[in-house]
Amino acid sequence: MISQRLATASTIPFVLALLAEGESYGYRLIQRVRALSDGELDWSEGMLYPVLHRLTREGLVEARWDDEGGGRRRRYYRLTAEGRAALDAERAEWERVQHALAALWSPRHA
Amino acid sequence: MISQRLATASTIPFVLALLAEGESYGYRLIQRVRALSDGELDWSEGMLYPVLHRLTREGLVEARWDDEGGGRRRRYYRLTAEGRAALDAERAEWERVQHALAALWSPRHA
DNA sequence: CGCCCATGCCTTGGGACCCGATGCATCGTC
DNA sequence: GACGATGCATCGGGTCCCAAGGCATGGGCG
Repeated sequence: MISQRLATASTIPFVLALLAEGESYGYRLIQRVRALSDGELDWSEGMLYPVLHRLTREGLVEARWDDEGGGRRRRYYRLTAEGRAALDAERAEWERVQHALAALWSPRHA
Repeated sequence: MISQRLATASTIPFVLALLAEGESYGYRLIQRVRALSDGELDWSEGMLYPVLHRLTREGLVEARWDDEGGGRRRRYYRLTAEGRAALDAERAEWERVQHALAALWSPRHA
């Protein structure tokens, strides 16, 4: 299982990257990330839903209800243009940190 | 500047990896990580010192005072065997997350 | 000699945020 | 008709970080 700290930090990039593939909804995102990580990441609902609400409030995603005949309601989310830009920024940050860590992990200095 | 969330998550691996190069002390670690990241990571003392204390309490690092003639005291830290193992575990986790993120960032599915 | 900055460690108050539990509702299965 | 899966949401407790401040020494500068 991935440590709490790292799981938390990676939540936003995962959510943004998953939504970049097309709109989705909370419960599905939880399953997708669990499958993607071979079970190493197991998001709780109490963590994810507030995150989705915050992203909506910040304008990075847009939400719509799918009532579809009165059955189980789903709330679909999709990236906004701003969200796409945030995803690119997140990716750049991750790559910078990863680069710095990789340099330490493979020491090469005199 | 690296986002707060990512900076927080990367603190432990950075500290462990820096100490794997040899013993060091708080103030120096702050400077080292700032240089390593081209200023993108700028640790505060109020963040780092509690982290070092926690790592000590958990047995991942050991601390010794360097009083050296009554001048400015320094508290040197160095990795324990347990800390070395924790570093390897951290690295494995980061690589797993990075791998999963990379797969999303470069979509390749049908 | 007096001042300030850099070095060096530490603690505290406030606030952000996550987790586990819980609630509510529908649908399929046994 | 009971239970689990699906699906959304909120709440209380706890963890942990940040900004700020405190304390102490040594060196540069006028």
